[in-house]
Order: sequence, then C-alpha cells, then structure tokens
Amino acid sequence: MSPPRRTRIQRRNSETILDAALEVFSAQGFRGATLDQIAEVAGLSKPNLLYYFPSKEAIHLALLSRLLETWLDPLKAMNPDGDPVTEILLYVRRKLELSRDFPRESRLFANEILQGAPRMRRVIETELKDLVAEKARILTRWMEEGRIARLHPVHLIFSIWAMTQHYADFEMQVGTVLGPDEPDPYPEAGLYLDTLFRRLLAV
Amino acid sequence: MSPPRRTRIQRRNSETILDAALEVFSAQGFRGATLDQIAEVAGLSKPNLLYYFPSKEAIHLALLSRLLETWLDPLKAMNPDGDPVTEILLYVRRKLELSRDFPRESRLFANEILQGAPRMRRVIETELKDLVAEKARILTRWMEEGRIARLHPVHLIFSIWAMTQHYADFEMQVGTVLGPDEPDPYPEAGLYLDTLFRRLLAV
DNA sequence: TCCGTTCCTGACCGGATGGTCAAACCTTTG
DNA sequence: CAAAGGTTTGACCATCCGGTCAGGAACGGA
Repeated sequence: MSPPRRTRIQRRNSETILDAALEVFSAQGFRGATLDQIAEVAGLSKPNLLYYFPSKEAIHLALLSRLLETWLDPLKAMNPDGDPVTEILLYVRRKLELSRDFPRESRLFANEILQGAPRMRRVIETELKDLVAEKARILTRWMEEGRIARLHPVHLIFSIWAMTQHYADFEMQVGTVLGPDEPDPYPEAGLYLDTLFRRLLAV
Repeated sequence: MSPPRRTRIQRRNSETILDAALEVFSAQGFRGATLDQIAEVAGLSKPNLLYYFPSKEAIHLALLSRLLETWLDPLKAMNPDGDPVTEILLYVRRKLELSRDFPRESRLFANEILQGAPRMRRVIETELKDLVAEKARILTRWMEEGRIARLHPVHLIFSIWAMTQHYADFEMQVGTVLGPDEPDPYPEAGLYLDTLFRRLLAV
C-alpha cells in the first residue's frame, strides 16, 4: 500500500508516525483521533505528518493494510498435516501471544469491525472469508476422521478469536476485575485456554 | 440517573432521543457520533435534542447508566443454590440472548471499554468487580465440592463474556464469514456454546 | 376563548480540526 | 562550497461541531 521510503529520514519518520498513529487510533478510534494528538505523540509537527502521508485517512489505511498480514498469519500457519489438537492449541497460543504483544493492533482491528469495518469490508469479504473457509474444511476433515470432537468449525474459530482478543480489547476490564495482585493475566489465560480447548476437542 | 419525565411528550421524546443516540453512538463511538446525526435519526432538530438533554455527554451518560443494569442482571441471577452446570449454562444462554436482542447496547459497552472506559471506570472498579468477586467465590465453592471442573473462576467468566459478546460486537465479521446462507448465527452459536461449556465443566 | 407553560427552531457563535502553502532550513552531492 | 533537492514549520483557511438564544408554535387548564 504505502510506497517504499527512499531516504533514511523518510523511513524513520514514516515509522515514527505510524507508531504514534497506532497509539492514538487504537485508543480513540478513527474519528476520535486528531492529527494534533498523533503529531504530539510522534514528536513532529502536524504539517510534517502531512508531508509524509497525504491525509489522516491515508495514515489509518496504511496501518490497517499492514495489520491484516500479522493478523491472519497464525491461522494460515495451521498445518493440515499436523496433529489436530496440537495445531489448534498452537493456533490459540499464537493468537493469545498476538493479543499480549500487539494489543494496540488488536484494538485498532476491533474498533474497525465494531464500526462495521467501513475501510476493511473488501478484505474481510474476500481474504478472511476464504481463509476461514479453507481452514474450516480442514477442521471438518479432522472431525470426520474422528481425531477431534464434532463441532461447528466456524464457530470454533470464532470462539478462539473471541477469547484471545478479549484480553487485548477489554484489557481495561480484565485488569480491573482481576485486581492489581495479578498484573499479567496472560500466563493464567494461556493455561485456561489450553485446558478449555483440550476438553472441548477431546473425542 | 436521568430525571423522571413529567409530560407525555417529554417521555416520548426523551425515549426517541436515547434510541437514536444508541444507534449512532454504538456505531460510531462517542467522538465519532455527532448531534446532527442523532438529531436526524431521531427526527428532531439539534436544538430540540439539547432542550431535553443538557449536552452530548449527558445523552451518552444516560445511555451508559441505564445499560449497566441490563448488563449485570444475568450474572446477578446466577443462583448459588441451583445446580452448577444448569446455572452456568443458563447464564451463557442469557448473555447470548442479550447479544442477540441488544447488539447496539453491547457495542456501546464495547466501544466504552475499548477506549479505556473513561466514563465507566468507577462502576467497573466497584460494582462489576465486586459482583465478579462474589460470583467467583460461588464458582470456586462448586469446584471444591467437585460439582464442576477446577478452573480459574474469573477466566471462566471472561470466556463467557468474550464468546457471547463476540456475536454482537463483531456482528459484521461473523455475518460475512458465515455468509448469507446462515443469516441468523444465534441458534447455531447457542448449540455450540452449550456444548463447549458442558464439556469444559464436566468433572 | 384566553393565558401561562411547554415545546420547538432558525440563526448564530467560538473553538476544534483536517488540510494548505510559502518560505526557511537542512542534507547530499557534484 | 554552492546548487539542488529533500525536510520542516508558522501562519492560515474552510469546515464541522457542540452549544446558545430569542422568539415563535403548540398545548392544556380554566
């Protein structure tokens, strides 16, 4: 999407801007974010932002397009020839790591979907849908072979998404409810989800 | 929170405004929504909105405060003296019905939490936290009595929230991925979640 | 019917916000 | 070192948006 940056300065500043924009967009949503906020976080002036990106929209778009790869990778990595339970648990673990390591990206995505995905419809209707269909077929085959329990494959994927993203998207709620004694919920969440899906998938 | 409406017109218009505001806030977030949009959906003029509510903020607040009750009710209804599995499955079902029947409320809540709950911190830190703590104790007791499987009680609650709210908050994604063949995902989701939690909780 | 109250609106205001631009500044290169 | 090209910014603009206000319309009780 975004053209390759030629000079060192261009690469560095584009990166700085995208990082600052991620910070602000993920916390405030597209309309809630202002160029002034992004500029301040980036430590640059507003006109300078618009020297590197033609508009606020373009910054947002650049973030979304680089996001999708990262987001779909773990599902793509699910190996049809591996051990079903191992593969699925690995997917859950990877997805949870994504929530832990890239919560801002997760919230950016959540914001976008919540608002009807005005800027991602296309990609969701094509890439995401096709990928899920492909992986659902694999899950169905595993079920027919009696290697995991019979379940609705797509809802199975939904439940993985829901539970893993919950820890990033509702971080504030999770943190508050667990209290300050448990500052990092991820180890416990990993154990919990592991147990959950093991029991769910057992034949 | 909002003062009781005296006349018939006041009741009717306040209701119309809150419904329109719910529509717009849940789809656009607080900052993304404009009074003009709300006014148009409500079929009223902008100054008329501000005749009934002192500010945009006040409309949003009125929505949030009426929301919380509805939102906590199902968890409150979990009966300590009932059959554990039945009670938990009932909670899951009620929460899923909430997503199906009040998706806009769900998204309003999601928007709020996503952005760090700037207007709900207090309530989450007190009411919600206390309620979860209380219900977690009940779950723990059930586990110690060997009536359901041993799990982290709070993460169990998180997983219920995550999976049920997913269908409302990510409605667009769910609808797209399932395709137009399956216009109403809720019956299937109900079956899936029922199975999931039965297997998870079985001792 | 008349009158006080409630309800409604067009016109307007001030501040925020996305975006522009000319000019200054800096870096690189011949 | 000087020109060329790349980078940065202060000042500015048009629009949007939350909110105000004076006055008019509709309502309801007597």
